[in-house]
Amino acid sequence: MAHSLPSVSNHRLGNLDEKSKAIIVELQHDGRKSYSAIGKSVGLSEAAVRQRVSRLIESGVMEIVAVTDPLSLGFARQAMVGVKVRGDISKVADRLHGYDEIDYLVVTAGSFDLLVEIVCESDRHLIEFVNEELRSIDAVVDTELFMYLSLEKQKYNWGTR
Amino acid sequence: MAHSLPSVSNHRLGNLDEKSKAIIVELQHDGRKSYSAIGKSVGLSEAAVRQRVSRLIESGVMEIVAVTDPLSLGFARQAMVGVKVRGDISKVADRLHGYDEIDYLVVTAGSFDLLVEIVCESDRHLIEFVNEELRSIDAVVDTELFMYLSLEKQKYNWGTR
DNA sequence: ATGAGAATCAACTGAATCCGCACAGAGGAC
DNA sequence: GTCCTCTGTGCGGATTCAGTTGATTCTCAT
Repeated sequence: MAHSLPSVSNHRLGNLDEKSKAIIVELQHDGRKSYSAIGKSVGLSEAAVRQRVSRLIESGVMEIVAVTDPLSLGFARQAMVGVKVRGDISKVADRLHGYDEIDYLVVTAGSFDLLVEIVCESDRHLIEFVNEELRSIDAVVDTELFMYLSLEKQKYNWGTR
Repeated sequence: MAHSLPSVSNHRLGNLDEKSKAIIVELQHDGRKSYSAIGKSVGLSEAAVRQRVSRLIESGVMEIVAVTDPLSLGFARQAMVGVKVRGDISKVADRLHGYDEIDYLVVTAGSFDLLVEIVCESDRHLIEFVNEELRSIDAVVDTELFMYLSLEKQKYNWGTR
């Protein structure tokens, strides 16, 4: 499962004051908390909270969604794939964007150029995807598969600094 | 009308029938969508949707939260750490649960035993954490660091199967 | 300093939503 | 058959949402 929002190049950012951060912290714990309840605890009116939340979502700072357990939804297999690329990494990343099986994609420094998290219905589905989609890309020199055995921890309420 | 359908259409996977899956799909796109709006689109009353959502959250199938961009909140560095362990992997996993810096922790099969995603405020913070916390654990034989350069893709609305 | 313009907030109101509860029907166990 | 549980529905009243308005603050160039 994905871990954080893509760092959109935030043109107008750094403008997160304490109030907005406090609002975010509340919503990191309960995404359906009412605006007025948030307002009371951070010291703003309901309308002000609503406006700020709307702006935070609009600008890509946060997103309020249902995060689900893949197993419960019928996705039996998950894995991380380390990918080594020859040439332009961004081109490969762009190409991988389109795949439904990929829910998390990050460019890294280290012995892999890309880390790709995939969600599949079955072993067959997973193996087929890795072999026929990932490894068939010319620029992909090597891949290494890390099958998930147990998802131990996953949190979104990392607060603010 | 809720059930009564003859056979295959009420296909159950685990505990989730088609109605609950439809509810989940809606909330994967907008975690604050109103119960009555969801009810209209999936064919249930508002109260029934409310009850199901409550049950889904209670049972750990999903969670409705604000997912945030770490950069906007002052976390400048993210990385994945591959960890090789000697002995009981679960013990190490349990120990790692407590760290605030770790937002994602999974047991894997492959050349790493654990994959650990960490979120830090700075390079110093990150390096200190890896050296003094992760690598200082006896059972940790080896670690490999993959610094994040660019978070390319991140999705939560993978639907259901 | 001062004024224009933008941004943000509080207050207000009707409409929509949430929430708790009582009741009904289906299915299972005995 | 009865009893029990689970789930859905309907219906109130309380709460919240959404949109507008006017006041206040902030910025910045004059």
